[in-house]
This record gives sequence, structure tokens and C-alpha cells, in this order.
Amino acid sequence: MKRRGLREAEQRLADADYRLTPQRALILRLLFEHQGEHLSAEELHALVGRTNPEVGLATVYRTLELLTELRVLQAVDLGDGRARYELAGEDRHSHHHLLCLSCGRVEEVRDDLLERLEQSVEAEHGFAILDHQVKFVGLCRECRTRERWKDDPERGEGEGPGG
Amino acid sequence: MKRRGLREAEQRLADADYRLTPQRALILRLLFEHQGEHLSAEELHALVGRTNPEVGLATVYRTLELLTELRVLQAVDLGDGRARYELAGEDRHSHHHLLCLSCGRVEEVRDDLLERLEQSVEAEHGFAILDHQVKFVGLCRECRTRERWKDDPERGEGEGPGG
DNA sequence: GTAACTGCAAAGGATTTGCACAGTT
DNA sequence: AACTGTGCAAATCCTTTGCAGTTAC
Repeated sequence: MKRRGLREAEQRLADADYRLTPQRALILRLLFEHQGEHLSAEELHALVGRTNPEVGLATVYRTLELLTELRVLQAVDLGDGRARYELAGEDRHSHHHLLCLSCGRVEEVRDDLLERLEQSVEAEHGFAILDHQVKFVGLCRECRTRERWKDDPERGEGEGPGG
Repeated sequence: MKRRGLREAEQRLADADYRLTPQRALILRLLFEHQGEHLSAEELHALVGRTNPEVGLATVYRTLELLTELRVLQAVDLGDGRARYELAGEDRHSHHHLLCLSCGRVEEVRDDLLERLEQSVEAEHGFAILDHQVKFVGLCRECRTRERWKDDPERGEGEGPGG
């Protein structure tokens, strides 16, 4: 569905006089195929490696950096100590994430109230907002419903249906 | 003025059966003396070293971790690749930061609209929010006034009330 | 053809950890 | 004594970088 986005992204590379190497093309494709998964460099490298084991991790890092620079990607911090990436929204910066403590899932939020908040901040602090990062940590609807939280005083639980 | 907070923090250590060692006492004191500066582990270690060069960096890290666990501190990510810390508000989680791209200053925000936003998110996503992190990146009033920004060909026009 | 790109491995910076010693209870 | 806490240094983790060989344009 977002196939067009891929073309645009490739075009943006060309427009900025960068080469569309097979590595970059593959990485870009995977990024679009795994939209919404917030892949890290290493995860992406693993994905790349499925078909092209030759591609080095450094290349993945370099490509990620390049694509971020070109505003094709945006780095997001999900609090696990590594950078994760998502496709950058065309019109608007929109990293508002709901991070579930129980299952680790990441939902995206789009809420007009945030714009309201920005306006308020700009007005009250005289601060010109260029970008933002909003992250809510808590329990998603499902985990909350499951109530598997009250049992666990500490933490560690295997959320594994895959087992 | 916030001397009482220091005592409370020390008490919290004791309550949790941790010892108030000279290192911890010093670190805690410095943390209160440098409120609002968002010190990193290494900065704090340097401060500690002014009077007690013997204290190791690892101890600072360990203390920071401990104090965070005890909710005396909160780690904040200001985007410079290292963890920074601030005293945790008693009643309310409150890391809402305005990070100025020009001078690097960090302001704190307290805005009711954020609570409104939280409620909206809880209602619409069924997500139980336990904590949040909100960071706005842009230009503070002063840097904005100085207009040292318009020189930059990168960003050009856009939001220009100055017009 | 050639500057851009890649892969590899080594380097880098922040944070953690293993371990023997020191300080408390 | 039995632990907890500390200092040091080595280890770890993510990410970057140097360099020689490769390749897209």
C-alpha cells in the first residue's frame, strides 16, 4: 500500500546525489515492508542478512544515518538503549508512542491535543517548537484486560505464545 | 530551600535498608545543590571529585541507579547520548522539557494540557499511562529573539511571524 | 573512469560487572 | 564474622571510523 512511498524515498536519494546501491535499495524496501515495527539497526541487519548475508552492519548504520538525514526516516527512542527507526511522516513529525510495559508493543498516537499543547507551550514559554518526542509508558488495552500485572510483583514473565 | 528534600531522600535510603555512605551522602547533596542542571554521571563524578577524588565513576553510576530505583531521581534523555538526571517530583512525574537547539538550555514545562492529553489517550486507546516523557526541541525565547537562526539556509521560511 | 560506497575489523564512548578490600552492624 | 558498599579495571553494548577493495553512475 505504501509502495509509492518507497519510490519517493528512492527518488529522494537520487535528488540528493546519492547512489541507489543494492544495499540501500534492500534496506529501504525492508523498512517499508516492516513499517510500524520500529526496527533497530541490528534487527534490520538480521533482516537484510536473510537474503544478503554479505551486507555489513556498518552499512546498515550508515544507511540509517543517511536516510534520517534525508528525512526519510526518524529515529525514535523506545528506552531500550538502542536507536530505532520509523518512516518519517511527510507532513508532520509524529512520534507519539505508547509503549506497553507488559507486552512491549508500541502503538502510535495521533492526537490533536498535542498540537494544542504545543501552542500553549509556544505561547507561555516563547519557545519555537521545531520537533518533539512524546512517549507514554504504561499498559496497553490487552495487557490491562488480561490483568496479568497484579500477579507479578517484580517483572519477568514470558509473553510467549510462540513457545 | 529544598534542604528538606535532601533529608527525605536520605531517609528513603534508610527506609529501604540501604546505607547512607559518605559517597552516597555527597552525591545526594550535590544533586540537590545542582537541581535543574540535569547532570550526567560523568559530570556528577567530576563534581564529586572536586572534594573526593577517590570516589570512583562506577560508584556514581551505581548510586544514580539506586536513587532512580528509589524514585529519588529520574533519568531524562536530552538526546546527547548519555543519561542525565533530575530530582523526581514527589507527587507527579514531570519530565517535560524544552530543549533549545541554539544554546542548549533546558527549560521545564508544567502544563495541564498534558494531563488532558493523557486522559484522551487513555480513553481512546484504552492505554493505562504509568509514566511519560515529553520533549520539545526548538528555540528558546532568547535565541529566537536573537534571530540567529535566519542565517541558516537549511531551514529557511515556514513559521514566520517575523515577516 | 572515478568518486561514492562497501565490508571488515578495530576504535570509541557510555555504562556495567567481577573481584578483592574496606566499613558497618 | 557477615554483609554491604567501594574502587579499579576489564568487559560489554551500541555505534562510528579507517582503510583497501568494489561499484554505480
